[in-house]
Amino acid sequence: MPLHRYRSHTCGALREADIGQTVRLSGWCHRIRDHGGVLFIDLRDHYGLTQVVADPDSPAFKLAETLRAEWVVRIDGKARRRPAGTENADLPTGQVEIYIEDIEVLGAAGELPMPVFGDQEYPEEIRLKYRFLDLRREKLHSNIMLRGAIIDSLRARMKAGGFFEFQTPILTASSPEGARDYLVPSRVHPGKFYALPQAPQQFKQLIMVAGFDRYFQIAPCFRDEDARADRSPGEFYQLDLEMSFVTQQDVFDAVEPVIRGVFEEFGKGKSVTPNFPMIPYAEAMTKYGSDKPDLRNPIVMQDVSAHFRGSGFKIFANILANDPKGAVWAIPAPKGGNRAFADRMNSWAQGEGQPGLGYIFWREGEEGGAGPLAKNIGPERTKAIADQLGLGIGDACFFVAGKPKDFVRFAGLARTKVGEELNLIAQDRFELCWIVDFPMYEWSEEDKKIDFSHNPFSMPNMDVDEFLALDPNDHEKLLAMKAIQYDIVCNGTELSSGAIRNHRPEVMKKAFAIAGYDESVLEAKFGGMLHALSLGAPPHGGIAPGIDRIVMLLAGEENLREVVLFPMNQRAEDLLMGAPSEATPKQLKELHIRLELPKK
RNA sequence: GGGGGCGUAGCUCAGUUGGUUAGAGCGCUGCCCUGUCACGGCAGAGGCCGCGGGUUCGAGUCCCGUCGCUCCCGCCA
Repeated sequence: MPLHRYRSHTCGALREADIGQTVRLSGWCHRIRDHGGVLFIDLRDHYGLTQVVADPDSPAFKLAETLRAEWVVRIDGKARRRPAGTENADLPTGQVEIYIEDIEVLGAAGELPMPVFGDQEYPEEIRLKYRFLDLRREKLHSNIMLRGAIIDSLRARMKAGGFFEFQTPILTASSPEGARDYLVPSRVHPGKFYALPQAPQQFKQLIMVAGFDRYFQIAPCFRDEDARADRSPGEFYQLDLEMSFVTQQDVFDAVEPVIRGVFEEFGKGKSVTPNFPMIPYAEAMTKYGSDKPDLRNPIVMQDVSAHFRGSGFKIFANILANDPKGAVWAIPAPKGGNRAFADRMNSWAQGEGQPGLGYIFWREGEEGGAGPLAKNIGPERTKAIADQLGLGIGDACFFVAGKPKDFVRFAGLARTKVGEELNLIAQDRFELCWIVDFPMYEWSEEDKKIDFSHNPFSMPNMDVDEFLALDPNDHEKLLAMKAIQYDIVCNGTELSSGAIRNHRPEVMKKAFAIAGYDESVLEAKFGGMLHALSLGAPPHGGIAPGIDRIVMLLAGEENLREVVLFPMNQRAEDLLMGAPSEATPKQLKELHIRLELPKK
């Protein structure tokens, strides 16, 4: 039987049982070792690596000597057993090699801007510009395959849970709240624009109003905001889902097994939280200084204001005396009880723009506590602090003071920093939790008014009649009320955000009125949705886990670019495709657009 | 928009207090090598030290500006 044009086997297929066969392989020259008299090539394709070998007796020897890294070649030859002692136990194909009888160059390669072989790190700019080379490399190649497998698994789990997959529009209308939109000019309607969806939020709610009951989608989302390591510029994917006739607990019961399931399936043996604890937002902020706490870090902060009120440490005592909202929080640092560590943390804090970081540490012979702060408040107060926090000899504690809302972000950073510095963060687990009871509203310092804390689609967690009767000027009550909104957090990364939606038009109008939005604004921006809700809308809710972040955690990566096929750089440019790019005058004319570029 | 880090050979990096002709590894070119799997050995080519200005007898090194990449803050329903 004639051989296939390109291959009889893949580069990962051959085993001892194939010895003696004439085979044909095609792939990339991964690594070439030329010994003069004998020449080895590791031939690589998607499936693996096979060693092919030539010596001067081979008719292809002369050609083999001209091959270079990353050339694509077809190799014909005989599969044979490697000589005793030269097997490679690290390769599945390591028992065999191909003796080359014929070579065809299918695609030559010039000098490479970055090698495919090895695990040397390269700058982002080169990696992104030559993404196709980077993707040949083992790590990235396997990350992308992992991504595909995770998405398959998510999809299968959702279908098994009775969810059905829908597609929603990409060209749609601008959304009233949230991030900056990507706009697409309309040719047919001069001066008007489509927006790319920041999430299929309104569509999935409309799907519920349309009676489909359980929706999901591997949904692309577009937001024109600046990037972070865990926030792709431009676009990202969510496992978007929505359910009708559900309470918060029903959503949790549907989603938690899916998330836990993929973490267990792809977590490479790392432990996964068996039941996600529910942590109220306010508790997360006071204990961990963050609404996305890393629960692998055992440090729990505590309020220790009482021990500093009227104490000899005037800075803290004055804060507490002069500001009714003032507080002192403690960040315990077990086993951190030495001056070098305390000083290092203090300089770190100064580098973060803080005046410093107060500390006490306890060491042998100084049971009363050491450090300037301990001296100022005296041994009794120092002991009381140690007792409250359960600290003793060998431990330390750091303190932040002021208004909690001003220092909480820094306190959370300090908690993380202490955990990292003292190696307290367990690396072998995925710690997941629900954050619940988010505030419905917050005070906008910029606009000097009450505004939605997260999004305007959430149902207030309050009796409807009571909510409708709320006084928009009762700021204290408004700022204290919660929305039925929740997040999933894993190892300090926010994985998803969801809510039971506000499906009652009168509640929606009231919610917007409280935030100072006139009913006409609501009608103009949100009219379609509002009408849908007034023509028989079921109670519904959902959530949208971020797929890129899930894959990032499961791949053990710290940057989303490592799990996205063709990512953009931090300035939202695609260096490979050259996007964004200028439009031609003809295109602009058709779109009725005249450019007014910033002066340079 | 703001702050930190980085920018030296195709790539990864070193480069002392400012002082001769700017170095190493990988890659590339040539030669040698019959069992390697990060093969080995010899020789060679390859530099606007991001760019512009300044200080100096002399700048990769110090100062100012600027550009690029990145991390963070702002921003992110």
